[in-house]
This record gives sequence, structure tokens and C-alpha cells, in this order.
Amino acid sequence: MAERVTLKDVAARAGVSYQTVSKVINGNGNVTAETEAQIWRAIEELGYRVNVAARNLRTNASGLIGYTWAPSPPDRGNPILDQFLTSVVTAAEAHGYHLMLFPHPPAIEEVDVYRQLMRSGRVDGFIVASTNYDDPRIRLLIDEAFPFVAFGRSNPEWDFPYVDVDGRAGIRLATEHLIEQGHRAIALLAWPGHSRVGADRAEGYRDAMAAAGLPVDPAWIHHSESAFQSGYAAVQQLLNLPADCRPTAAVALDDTLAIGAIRAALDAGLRVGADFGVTGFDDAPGAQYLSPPLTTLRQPIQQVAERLTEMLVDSIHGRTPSPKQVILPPRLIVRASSVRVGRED
Amino acid sequence: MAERVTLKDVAARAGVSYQTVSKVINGNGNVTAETEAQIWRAIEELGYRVNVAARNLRTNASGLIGYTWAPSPPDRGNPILDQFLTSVVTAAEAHGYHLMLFPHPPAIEEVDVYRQLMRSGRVDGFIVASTNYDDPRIRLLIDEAFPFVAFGRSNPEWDFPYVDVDGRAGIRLATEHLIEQGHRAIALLAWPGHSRVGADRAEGYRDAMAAAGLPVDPAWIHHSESAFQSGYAAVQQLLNLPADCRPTAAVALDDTLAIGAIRAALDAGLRVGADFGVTGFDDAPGAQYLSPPLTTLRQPIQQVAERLTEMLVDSIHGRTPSPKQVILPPRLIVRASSVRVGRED
DNA sequence: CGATTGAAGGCGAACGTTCGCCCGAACGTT
DNA sequence: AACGTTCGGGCGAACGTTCGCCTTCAATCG
Repeated sequence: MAERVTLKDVAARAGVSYQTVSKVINGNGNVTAETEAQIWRAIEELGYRVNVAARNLRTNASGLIGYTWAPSPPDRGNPILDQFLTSVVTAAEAHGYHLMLFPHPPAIEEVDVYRQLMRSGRVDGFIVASTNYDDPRIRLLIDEAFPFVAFGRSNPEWDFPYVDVDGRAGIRLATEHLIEQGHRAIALLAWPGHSRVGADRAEGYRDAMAAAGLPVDPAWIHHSESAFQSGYAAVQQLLNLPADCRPTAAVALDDTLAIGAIRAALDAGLRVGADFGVTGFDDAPGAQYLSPPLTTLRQPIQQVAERLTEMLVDSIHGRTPSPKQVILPPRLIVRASSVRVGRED
Repeated sequence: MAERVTLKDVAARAGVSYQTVSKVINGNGNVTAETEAQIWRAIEELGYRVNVAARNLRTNASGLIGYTWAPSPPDRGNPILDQFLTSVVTAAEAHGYHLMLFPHPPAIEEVDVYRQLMRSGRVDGFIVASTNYDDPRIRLLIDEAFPFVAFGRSNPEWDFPYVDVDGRAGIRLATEHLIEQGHRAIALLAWPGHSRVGADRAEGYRDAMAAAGLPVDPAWIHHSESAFQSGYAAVQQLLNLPADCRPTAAVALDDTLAIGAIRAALDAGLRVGADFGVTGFDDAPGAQYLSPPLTTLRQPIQQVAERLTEMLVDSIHGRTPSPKQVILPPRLIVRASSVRVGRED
């Protein structure tokens, strides 16, 4: 257990007052180049590091950004958590911040946990993910005027800083791509319930179909949990439709559904790509190694993370981030699952 | 921006000194049930939360556990980071700690970053992952007597607390399983270089082969980067061996290699499972949805995380964790990629 | 040549806790 | 009746910073 080196120790060695050392470290204060050099030397020699607890107390800040995320079911990891966290942590450090994780609270205690973290001064700001309509966390943070940035949108009438990926444009791209491949009857594997993200992505499908003048048969739209089994079951049903309204392709709102869809099509004896097109969303690791490799949408996670961090740091420092809202486009990654090679139509 | 509520405010309302309030909150101090109730009421009414910066300064602790991890290449996510972090964060909170992430430092600055974090008092302890022989981080932390727990082993002569998964036993299980399926010529898809984990796992393969009295042809052992392409290339080469020494199965040290191996076998016209057995390691999300589903080893991540956290908290509080070293067995998950159905041999 | 200015750095105070020690009252013991 | 003990709670101090203001001294100016 090493002895703690404080400002006073450094000051004694450099022959100045300890407050002057503080000034040098923080870049304020007028000091000759000579004394400054002496101070830095003393710091070096003693291996001094500022005591963050003391600094935090004095400056009333913590240097921490709070983040939590909904744990995914064990059979289905969060495909982008790794990348996301890496990017956020790196970007945060560049601004002198660190990321503090806290457990995902049950919905009932949700706002309480946020309130406690802010009241106790444990974090300077939040990154709020998995947003939804009427999100109570966002409501709270707006009301308390506490710094935060959301990864995802919420109620349009609420004015708060967020970064989001344009799921609607993404799914539109995927749908257009399938149309281009000659598909006319295209199914949609969507999510259940009233999810902000799900609704947004689904719009992209309708956009593309409408723009191409293609009718949408209600039987083509499946709402189900994001799970392999759901995707599988959905496509099984779709393939049982009468031939005149049987879809030849499916746009899935996420990769997991898409993988189930592929398997169902293969099991039905279809060649995925040539006979039945499938697209996903997320570009989960391994999507490229499926057979056939999955066409999907890749989110610009690193950019998202960087923007989120910059905007949050601005908010923490009392600056309004500009722009206050950012929407980034995903990129369509075309692989074999959606491509008809040498088709005749 | 809400006014900060301090101990003094609570004390004034409850009609006691602020130090008494502190005592009540921390569970020390002798107070009548009556005054205690009054104090708690005042806390409730004012919505008081302790100021962690002040507490940290006084107690010389931060309530934070530091963690970093090597970011995985974009095409291959960390299959277990999500689960691991969820488990650690939850376990830590149960002990009053939070997890602080910091960017993975380049090897050159590695120990410096750890040193700074400890000197500045930003964290009370570390969880050190991806350990290796002669790991400089472990050396540093032992030397400085700073609390930490490793996820993984290092030099056997170093005595420090760790939790590890028994990769050797795991790979042995996988190999034995393949032998049981009738395989005699079994290849090993191993990692390059001098990796602690890689060496350990590879031992399990030799164990099983030796125990079954099976010879190991050096041509069966491939060392390469953990990547789809490596697994693919390795199996291509293996299948080109003369028939009398051509392996009929492969044990891979991780799922990524295994997936490459499966594809190579399929592309060579073999039925994976029946003609050519493959096993992986990690049970990556999606491994069960491959075709064929992948036989693999699942690490008891949640247990690992819980043990790590308990042990670290013990260390932080100056208690020697007991046991000081924990090795947990992985579980073999048998799926179709390694099973010969109705084979005749 | 005295007054003014600006740079260099010292100094006191405060941030909100926790910790150890003290004190008075009440009680029981010899 | 004098004494020790325990209980309930007060009080001063300290943790290591940062911040604003003050002092000193030399250089500049009218």
C-alpha cells in the first residue's frame, strides 16, 4: 500500500505553494516557464496523480457517464454491445470521462434508480438506450434538466438530444433491393406491440412497396417476438399461402428473425437467394458466415457512439449540442441470401 | 437544477446534529428508535442522497471496479461480453459497487494506465481479463498489493486470486465425445503462439487422445488465428491428406474456427455430423442456429462473474478470498455437428 | 520620480462527508 | 453515598482538492 502523494508533497519538492501546483495542473494560473517545469518535474518524480475524490467533491462532478442496457436472452447475444461500448468508452476517455455501468432496473424502479444516481452525484450524465414512446427515463431527465443523450427517439413533441439510426430508411433500402431482384410479393417479419423502433422500421417497408406501386397483402405481415422460432414459424406459414399470394421474399426487422426465416425456407426445399430472398438488420457477427450469408443492414455504431459522447459532454458542460438531433443512415450489406443469380423473369 | 440536500439539512429537520444523521445512515451509532425514525423521515421528505464524492474523499474509496477488455474484430463480436457484463454489474451492485469501464490500453502503456487508475483512487479494484503468461498487469498489481481478481490464470508460481474456466477439461470432453462417436483420427484447430488459454485447451485434446490410446499425427494439429478463414483453410488441408491419415473430425478451440471448419467440410461434399464431426468452444449466440447446429462448450459465465465479484470485494475489504483460486468446468453442449446418426462402424 | 499596471504566486476557505473522542444523564453496584 | 458503566448524541477535525482574492515586486508610464 503506497503512501498517498498529495499536492502538498509536490509543492514542498518544487518549492511553491500547493495551490500553485493545482493551478499548473489545471492549466490556469500565471507561472514562469521555469517554475512550471520544476513543478512538472516534481510531479514526475513523485509519481503524483490527482485524487479524483477530492477533485470531484470540490468541482461537484464525477467524470462518469452512466449507462445501462437490457440484457439479451442467453441464446441471443447483443450483436453490437461490444462495438458500442468500445466506441463509447474510447470517445469518452478522449473527453476525460469514463463509463459507469449500472444494472438494468426493473421498469417499476427505473426512474428511481436514475434519480438516485443523479442526486448522489455519482454520474454527470446518462446515455439512455432502448428508448420508446413515453419513455419515463427521458421524461424524468428532461424535467430535472439533467444532462443526457438518448440512443433512439421518443415522443416527437419532446425536445431532447438524441442520436438514432434511420431504421425506416434502412428497411426501405432492403425492400427496394428485393424489388430490384424481381420480387413482387414480399413479406415483413416485424416485432410485436407498440415499439418505437419496430414501428419506424416497418414504415420503411410500406414506403418501398408503395413507391414501387406494389400491393401489400395483410397476410404478409407477421408480428412476433424477435426469435429464431418466430422467424421460422412465420415463413412456414407464409409458404403455405395459396400460390397466387405466396411471397417470394421476406424482410425481417432483425437478424435473428432473418436466420429463422432462412432455415424455414431451406427446410421447405427452397434455395435461399434464388427462390426466396431474405434480409435482416444489424449485421450480427457471424451473419456473413451463415449459409447463405445474410443480406442485412449495418448500423454505424462507432459514429453513433462518438456523436452520443460529444453531445453528452456538451450537455454536461452546459452547452446545447448542435445539432441537437442526429439521424444516421444504416448501410445495406448485400450478401447471397437476397440475390438471385442468373434468374429469369 | 435541484438544490443539493446535505446532511445538515436533514439534521436541521430532524433536530439532531448532522454527524448523528451520518451515523444512522451508516448503521453505526447509538440512537433511540424514535430519533432514528425521525431521521429517516427527514431523509425521505427531503429526498436526501449521500454525496458520493464527499464520502469517497473521506473514506478513501470509490465504490468502483475497473474493467477493460480487448475489443474484438468487427466481423466477430465477443460472444459472451453481454452476459458477462450483465452478471458482473448485477453482482457488484449487490455489494454496493459499480463497474467502471476504461479503454483497452495498447500493450506499451498498459501498466501505466492501471497505475494511474489506482494512484488517482478512481477504482477500488480491478477485474483483469484475457490473462497470459508473464502478464505485466498481474505482476504490477501483485507488487503494489492492489486489490484485483483475474479471469484466467497466469504463471503458476504467482499467487493471486483468480477464477478460470477449465478449458483443458472442456476440450477433453469434446474430444472424448468425438471418440465415443467412433472417430479415431481427430484434428485439432488451435491458436497460434504462446497463449496461456490456447495451450491449456490444447492439452485437453492430448489428454483425451492419450487416454483412448489413439495416436496423434502431427499433421492433424493446426495453429492459426481465430478466424473463419483459418478454420476453413485448415479443414481444406486436412481433407487433402492421404486417406489413411485423413481425419474424420476436428476439435476447434473456439466457435469461430469451428464455423469455418463446418463450411469447409460442407463445401467438400461431406455431411457434417455423419461424415465429419466438428466441435467448438464458447457457445456463441447463434451457434445453435447454424446448419448443422454446433456442438460446443458453454462457459458458466454467470458463476464466473459472481465468484469474481465476491472475491474482489473480499480483497478490497482486506480479506483474503477463500478459496483464492477457482476453476469452473464448462459444459459440453451436444448438437448435430458432432453426432453420427445411425452410423455403422 | 512617484504612480500605475500586470505578472507570479501565496493564502484562506469551502466542498460534504466520516471518524474518533468527549460529555452528560441514567442506571445499577458495592 | 460514592463509584463505575452504558447509552445517546454532540463536537472538532480531517480527507485533498479548486477557487477567488490578495500580496508582492518589477517594469512601465506620464
